[in-house]
Amino acid sequence: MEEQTDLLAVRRQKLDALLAAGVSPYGHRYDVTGRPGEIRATFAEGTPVRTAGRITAHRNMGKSHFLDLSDSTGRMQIYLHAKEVGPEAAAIFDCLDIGDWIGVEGETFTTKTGEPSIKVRSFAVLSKSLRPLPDKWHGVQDTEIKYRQRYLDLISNPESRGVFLKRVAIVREIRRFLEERGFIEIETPMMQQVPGGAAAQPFQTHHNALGVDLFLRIAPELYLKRMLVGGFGKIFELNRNFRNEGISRRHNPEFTMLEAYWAFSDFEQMASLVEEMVCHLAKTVIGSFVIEHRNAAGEVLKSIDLTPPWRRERYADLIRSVKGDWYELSPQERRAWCLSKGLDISHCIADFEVTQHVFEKLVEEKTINPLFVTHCPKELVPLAKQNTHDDSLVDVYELVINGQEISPGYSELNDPDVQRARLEQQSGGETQKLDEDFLQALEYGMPPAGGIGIGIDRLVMMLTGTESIRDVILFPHMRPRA
RNA sequence: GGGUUGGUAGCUCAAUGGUAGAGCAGCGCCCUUUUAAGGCGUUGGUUGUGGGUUCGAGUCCCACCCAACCCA
Repeated sequence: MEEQTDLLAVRRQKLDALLAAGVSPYGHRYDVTGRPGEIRATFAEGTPVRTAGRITAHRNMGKSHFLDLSDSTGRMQIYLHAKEVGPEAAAIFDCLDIGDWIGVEGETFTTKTGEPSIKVRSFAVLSKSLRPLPDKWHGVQDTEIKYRQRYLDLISNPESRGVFLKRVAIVREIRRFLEERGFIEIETPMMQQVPGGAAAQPFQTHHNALGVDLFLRIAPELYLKRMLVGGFGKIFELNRNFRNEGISRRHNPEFTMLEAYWAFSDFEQMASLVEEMVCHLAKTVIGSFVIEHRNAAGEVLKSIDLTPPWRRERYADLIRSVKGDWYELSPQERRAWCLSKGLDISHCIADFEVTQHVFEKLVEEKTINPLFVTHCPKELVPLAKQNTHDDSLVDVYELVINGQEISPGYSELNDPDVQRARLEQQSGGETQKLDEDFLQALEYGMPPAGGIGIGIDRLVMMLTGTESIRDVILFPHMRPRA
């Protein structure tokens, strides 16, 4: 072969050489007895096998070659020798590169270094790769490449692959957990005429045939409550929401949310359900109640202990644990105390916002192990049901883990008149439309119910020890490349 | 939106204002059980983009683009 140094041109030359030899560089169906990681996991000496994978390593010993075939299941070493495959096949082999997909047929054996391997008798070129892969040892480190070209991250970084496989398992186990308890999964509109159920900026789109503007949903809540009205008493939806807001370490414009509703239940029973569910996930997917978050050097930064039972504390008690006489202080004294502690409360207008800021900075951000915060002031959660004993409080919990809100739970408001008043108050007299269809549904009667929401991305972050939402979303949104 | 840090070979990273380098990958040669295989040799660069300062800029200055982190 003519000496050629351009990486892409070299591969093009090999492609042409394959074609000249009458070999299709882009193959067809190749039946296998197992995928690389499966064959390695169920390895049995002296078995005929067929498998296929991407060449991710090549150790050339002269006439014998060791290659790693890899895919999402893992890797399997193959051993290839001219004596075994014949001279014609050996010539074709010379046209292969790291990155190519091949299928192999042969027999399993163990090398003298103890590596489970396949002695190749024949192989097929399944797809010629025309671009070089990232560094075999360091993988992809550049965050921009990791996120924009996730496939390269998945090929070369096993730990990244592991996070996404865990995400798959978490979602599957959530569905299994809820279905075993009689909840059914339903699908409600993602395009809504009135985006409700949360306070957030929606994405807008347009339906041409109807000539109406539509919004991508910011929450499925109001449709799920219509289902409660319709008599579906144990339901959940696990799917995407869209919020037209900033992008950060914890925010992606589209994110996955679980909402579940349980007729005749309340927030306390929902808290127990969530506790049981997250413990189930930790046990089955992670294999431990203790989750360790490590830095790049592998040092344990913090560990989260999910061992039940989880703490349940009233909001006011948590505030008192920070400042015992907080509720005896005047608003001016509270502000002065915050300033003395270095808290920036310039954006807090109402007094309850000052208290909430204290909660966020001095309770929530410092809470690593699970904590259900209950009996929150009603100003914080205007759409929840008021407590029967104290109408300044609402019957909700906020689950805090790893310094963040992971899940809110409600005793859902089912009084249509109160709901209307709250929504009107929330819209602040603006021209924002109320979801009249939803309010009408409530007038037909919605059973009392408990409801929960769980941000799946943040849950996966917590369970996998990752610190950025981009590490648990396969294709996070990025600014267009220049 | 503000601040900090970064962008150099396909990848991972070096380089006091003074000749742009290494490892891996690639290419050539040797090697019949290697595994970050090894040995010898070798190719590869518009240093994110555009200006400026300077005898001389990857390095200093300005603007812009992209990213990460912190703040709002």
